[in-house]
Amino acid sequence: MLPLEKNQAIDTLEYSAEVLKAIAQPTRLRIIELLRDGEHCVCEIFPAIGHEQSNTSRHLQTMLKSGILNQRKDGLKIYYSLRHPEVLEIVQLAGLIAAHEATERAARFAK
Amino acid sequence: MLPLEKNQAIDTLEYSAEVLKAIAQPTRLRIIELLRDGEHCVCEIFPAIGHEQSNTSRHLQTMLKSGILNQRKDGLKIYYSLRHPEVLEIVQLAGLIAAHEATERAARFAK
DNA sequence: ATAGTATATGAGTATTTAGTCATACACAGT
DNA sequence: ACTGTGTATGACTAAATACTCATATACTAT
Repeated sequence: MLPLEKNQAIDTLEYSAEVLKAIAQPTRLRIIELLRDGEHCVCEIFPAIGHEQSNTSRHLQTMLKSGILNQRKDGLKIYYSLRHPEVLEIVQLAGLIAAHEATERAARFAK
Repeated sequence: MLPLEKNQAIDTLEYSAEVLKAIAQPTRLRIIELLRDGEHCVCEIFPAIGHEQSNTSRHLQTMLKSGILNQRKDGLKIYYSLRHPEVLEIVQLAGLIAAHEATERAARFAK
């Protein structure tokens, strides 16, 4: 998210869209799932999700700027954690919809 | 969402991301809000949101393909409606996060 | 100071996205 | 058949996205 000074007129709609966009990506969903059990540093995350360190760092920055992550520096390492439990609820709801659609399509395919 | 035949191996993660991406856009959020009170045709939606008919139609197609909308044809008009109540829950949760972030930033700015 | 480790970021690329304008398509009424 | 209305879509553009490689930055330990 951009600095406040440049975006004082940004409305809740745009803000909500930015938050959702920060979640709506497979790699970032994987990271969110990883963070479900608490904070992790980049060095733990990027091997776990099978992406480059730089790519992982960028995704974390995206989520950090959107406001859905916290950052904690400890020496060399930087630990990220989920800032809002609502994010997990959103992921869960999206999973419900996805599962429902998947079974519907499977049924349609079987006909 | 792409036709099933070409995507049998698509996993829930990708599916969830697609659903969330279909929601995570300001214009589409406006449309979703409009559909909160029931089905509307394109001819009602595009003047309400202040976008072109073609643009509105494209957004509706995006959401339809992702599986979050229903479509009902009635003569010339095509009515769209929300297919999953969970979509409204997701929008509400995103709004909570956005509101929280907005007040945090306002406070930080006031310091 | 030097070397090593963890993270962020500049620069580049390929793809996707949101939008526009013009046009095609589908259905209704005459 | 013709006209009009509602919707979808082809073609295009500008901007954003996800990714890579290389490099810079920040901190630690020796």
